[in-house]
Amino acid sequence: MIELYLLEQLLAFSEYGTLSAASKHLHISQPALTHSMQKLEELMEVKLFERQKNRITLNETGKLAVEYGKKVLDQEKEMIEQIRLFDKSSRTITLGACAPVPVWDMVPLLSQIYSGLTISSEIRNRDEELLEGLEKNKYQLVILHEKPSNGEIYVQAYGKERLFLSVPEGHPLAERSEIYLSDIDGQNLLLYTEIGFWYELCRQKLPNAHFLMMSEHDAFGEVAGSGAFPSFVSDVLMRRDPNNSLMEKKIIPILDNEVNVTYYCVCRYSDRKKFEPLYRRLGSYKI
Amino acid sequence: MIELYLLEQLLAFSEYGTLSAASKHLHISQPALTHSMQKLEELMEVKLFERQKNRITLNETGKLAVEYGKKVLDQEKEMIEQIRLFDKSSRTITLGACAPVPVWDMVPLLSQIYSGLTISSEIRNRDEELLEGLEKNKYQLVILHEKPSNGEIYVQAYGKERLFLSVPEGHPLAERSEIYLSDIDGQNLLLYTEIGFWYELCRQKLPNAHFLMMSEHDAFGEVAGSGAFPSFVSDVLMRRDPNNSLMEKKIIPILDNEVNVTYYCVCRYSDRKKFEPLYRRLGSYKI
DNA sequence: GTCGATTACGTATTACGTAACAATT
DNA sequence: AATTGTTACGTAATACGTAATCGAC
Repeated sequence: MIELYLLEQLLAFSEYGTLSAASKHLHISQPALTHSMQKLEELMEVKLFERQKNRITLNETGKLAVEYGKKVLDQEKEMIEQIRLFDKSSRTITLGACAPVPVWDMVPLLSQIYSGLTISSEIRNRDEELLEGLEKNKYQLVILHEKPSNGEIYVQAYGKERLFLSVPEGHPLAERSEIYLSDIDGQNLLLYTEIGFWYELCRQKLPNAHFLMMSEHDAFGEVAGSGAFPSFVSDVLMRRDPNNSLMEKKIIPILDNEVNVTYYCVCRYSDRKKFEPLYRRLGSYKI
Repeated sequence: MIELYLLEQLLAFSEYGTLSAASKHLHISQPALTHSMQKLEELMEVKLFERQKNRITLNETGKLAVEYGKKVLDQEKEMIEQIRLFDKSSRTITLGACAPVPVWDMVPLLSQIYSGLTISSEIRNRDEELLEGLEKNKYQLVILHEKPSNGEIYVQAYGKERLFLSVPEGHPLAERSEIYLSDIDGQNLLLYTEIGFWYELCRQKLPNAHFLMMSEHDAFGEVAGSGAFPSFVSDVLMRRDPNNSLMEKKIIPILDNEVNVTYYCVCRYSDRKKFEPLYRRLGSYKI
């Protein structure tokens, strides 16, 4: 049997070209590498190197061994990763979401239904990244803003959100009764960080706007920014927090279709039984 | 990094159910296995076992680790096998053939064209097995009796062979001027061993015949068998060896289509340049 | 002189064995 | 009593380091 440390050393030699360079990166001595490569050839029962007096290079067989060695080591890494993920997933539910609002809904709900498990969540900008994470066991559950089609997954729409423009009184835009995003391209706009796909949407529809990024509980941001610049707010936020400072501002409907989103709760098809209690609750859920 | 001997020991435990049984099959002591499994959990940073006082079993994570461990070890075996095959193929050409006649043609031809390389050959009964061996680098060259379609291969027809029945003078069948194989089903028939697909053909078309198997240079066979029983001979054999003992027998054409075969010389498409000299010679070849 | 590879030899890690023990059947 | 797993401790294999040598640039 050929142990993996020998393959790792072979790959290092292949990468750095000489035994001495590879040995430095492996933090072992040069003679140790010489011995390892001799042992590798011995175990393979095959010549892997061409040796000149003070030069050693891979022959064709050696190059093939490097290719296969990469595969084997990759699979070992994959194994460890998957086993750790599986172990973690038996103790935690990791939620990936495209926006903050679904996280605020789901985390308490999950904590309640799966009271023995730890709930962790993160927000990503792109649905594709979330689906990839779902496939690779990084997430057990993801919230998307576009209905996915492919894959062995289980999907359920569970709520909507709509974006509005929030303009300070006295601002030139404050008199508008409705607006297109293109109308405010080029302006200074206040934006929260960690808003997932909304950020992508803003970048796409407002390529020339200047965004003042503000982390959610940034007191400075609230004081310095919110008085002067237009920002965004959603129907869900207003309903939940009706008497906040936003009330002193003008709320202007946005006419672009894209600001009207439906959220989809997605799990792997094989997990559908595990999440059946959740989906049942979501069925009667209205954001 | 998790070394492979740990995975091998995990698989042995999974297979034999207890540490002590596994340790016997691994030819190591029981405490050694205990330590290895503890080390494995340590390296994975994950619990793989449920431990009672004198009982240890895999938990769900452990079962997953077994699955992944199998994959990794299989790939390591595959790596060694492929590297050894590649090394061998740089020094030898291994021919797989469906019948003996093409071997007699090809081996001298290959020796002549590829004079630095060792030529080895073997005969297999089924074309599929030969194609599989070609794909898996077991053979660099195969001779088939049916034109293959699928795969990344390079094919050239190079010769034909036709089978006749050879009947001793005085045998009841000796007066026939032509015959179907079905006419001789149930008879005693003399057959050489190592005749590849011809044997499959006989078994299929003559399910009730009794075959007296005779290895090629079996003097006893020549004496005891050839005088009494019908056997087979081909046009190629008769042309090459016109004045042998077969001349004292009656040669009867067989009317079944299947006794008329064309041989196809096949290599991997990626090897077509290597075998171009061979294919050029085969182009003008007549068996 | 510097750099790279190999050989020789010593050292330190570690995988494994032996012995003893605890718990279950 | 026989079997199974763990702990403690010693041993032996081996991966690695240091020093020395040889060749190439």
